[in-house]
Amino acid sequence: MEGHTIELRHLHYFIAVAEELHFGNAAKRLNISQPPLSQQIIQLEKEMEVKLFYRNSRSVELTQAGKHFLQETQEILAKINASVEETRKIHVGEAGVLKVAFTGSLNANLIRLIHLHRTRYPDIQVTLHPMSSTDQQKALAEKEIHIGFLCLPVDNPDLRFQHIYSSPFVAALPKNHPSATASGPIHIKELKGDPFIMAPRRLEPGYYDTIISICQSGDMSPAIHQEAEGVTHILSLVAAGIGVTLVTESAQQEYPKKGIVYKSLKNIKQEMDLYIAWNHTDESPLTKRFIQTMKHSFPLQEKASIKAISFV
Amino acid sequence: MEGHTIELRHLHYFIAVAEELHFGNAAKRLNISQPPLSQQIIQLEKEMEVKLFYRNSRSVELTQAGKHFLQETQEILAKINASVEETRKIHVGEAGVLKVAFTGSLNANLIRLIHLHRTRYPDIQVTLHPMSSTDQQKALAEKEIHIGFLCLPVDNPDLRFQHIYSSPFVAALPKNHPSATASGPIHIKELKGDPFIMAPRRLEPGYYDTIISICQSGDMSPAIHQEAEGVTHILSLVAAGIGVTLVTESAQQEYPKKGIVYKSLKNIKQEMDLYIAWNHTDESPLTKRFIQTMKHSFPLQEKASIKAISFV
DNA sequence: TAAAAATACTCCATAGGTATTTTAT
DNA sequence: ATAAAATACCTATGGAGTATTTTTA
Repeated sequence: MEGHTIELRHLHYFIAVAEELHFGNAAKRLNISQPPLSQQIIQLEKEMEVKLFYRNSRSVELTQAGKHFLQETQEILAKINASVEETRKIHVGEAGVLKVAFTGSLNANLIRLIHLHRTRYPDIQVTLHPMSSTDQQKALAEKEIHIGFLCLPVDNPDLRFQHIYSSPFVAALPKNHPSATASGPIHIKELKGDPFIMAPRRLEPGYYDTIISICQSGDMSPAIHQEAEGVTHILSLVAAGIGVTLVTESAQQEYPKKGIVYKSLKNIKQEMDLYIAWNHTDESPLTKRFIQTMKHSFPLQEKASIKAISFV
Repeated sequence: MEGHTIELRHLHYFIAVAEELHFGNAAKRLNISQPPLSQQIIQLEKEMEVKLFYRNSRSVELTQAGKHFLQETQEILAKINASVEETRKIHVGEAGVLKVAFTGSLNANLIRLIHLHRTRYPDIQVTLHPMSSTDQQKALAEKEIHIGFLCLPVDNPDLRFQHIYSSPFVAALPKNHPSATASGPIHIKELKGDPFIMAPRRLEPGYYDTIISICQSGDMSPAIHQEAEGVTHILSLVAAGIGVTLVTESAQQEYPKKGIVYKSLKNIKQEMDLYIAWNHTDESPLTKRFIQTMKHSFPLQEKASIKAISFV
């Protein structure tokens, strides 16, 4: 049972007296009268069992203990102010850790958006979490992340989406593949019979189904030979000559692997649509502020121009 | 005008609720009833303009801001407790900086006493200040130092003294002095005509006058040629062959200089009396505690045994 | 419907005000 | 003699208690 009847009032009053070394002046500064100030100081000294001032009717002086305590209380009050301020910033979403998930291709648009956000809110730390679209959907639902960057479809009534950009596909081939030496775009049919390396459908259904659809529009169905999680791993398998895959165009810049040749595809209209996703029941001001930044940023950028910026 | 109506009470209450996540249990822990606790938390949130808890009639949960504030408030309360504790220690003299002055010869007795004190009070830091007896007297009077270690006479009604030990004198001669090669003690008369190097009389009257008295008892009067402040400087001049001097026996151990030969003196009864001094109007508990340690230490050690210990 | 927080009110402890005394220079 | 802190006493704000209502899982 710690008899803590010391209050911040006592500390404020103590500092005033210690700095003024005059009860009358200190009282004036505190907008109270002198007697209650004397009372509170006496009470503080009694509570602490420490003599803080040498005082008589002519002079007020700090004891050694008082000098030390002045130093300490000034630090304490400063810390309290700073703590309240920081807490308030977190409350209004101007500070904290914003968790952003992404499917693996961290494209220029998202990076630009995050940079913009960090410029607006320097006290917000952004952490990036590579995660499949399906896992993002779960994480968003459970509010383990604030923002996702994923491929539809994702079925969850709480989630909201903002289309960021559409990316054409390119084929990723091992450098010794017959089509790898072709100049210019290739036809999807040229991959007939090649083992396809893909992410499991349960993790990236939109991505998976779009690739199937592309193959079908070329009158072929891909031979799924190997499933791997994450673009990096998929492309490593391609580089090792295990098979081929289709990836979004930005992979050319993002993963310029040695053993891989990227080839555009002839007569393919399907593109991969990428969305920013959030949980609209997420009350976190970090989420809300990011959505604000996004909405502020994207209405100005038409879909066409986004592409242009993204794939120069 | 910072509207600081936040009180430590609020922080204590907040911590209780944040740790229990249950207003009823927190109230029990605080020995108050639930309604005022709710009131105080609402008041705190209003004052801070921050929502600290998500709460309804079924569950209480910390917001992100609340989590941060919990961390901070725990640190703040810990700091306050530590500050009060340290301040109390300073008040009772169990912590702080004890300033001890000494004339230049830091003999074994004083060192042992300081060690004893530091063992008893590990939180007291001791600083040592070389200073002449006269300067110590002034510094003690003005309470700039707590403890002096000096030679009498010192004329100040506020000062009190405790005799620590008496030391015989020895002659300090340059190694090329005629008497330096003598085996055994020499006679003071042998220094007749040699320039004496001494501290100014105004700084060390007791020391000065005792040396004069020693010379007179050998029917000679010293030729004061050079005045220097501090034993180190005096002995440097001796080593340089500028002259001779008399010092307390302990200098042999403390300043075993290359160019100097120490010689005992025949038929000299005068000794140098060394005293611990303090200002009895000094209310500092640091001073009082040191006097305690000293009184605890010295009644047990007779004058003779002190000498024996000191000059083995 | 039941557990728990919020609200309504009442009370009294105490922070703060006014008047006065004490104290030290 | 006087400036300033301490003491005495009074007032009233608001913290805490009891009883009750509201809320949501």
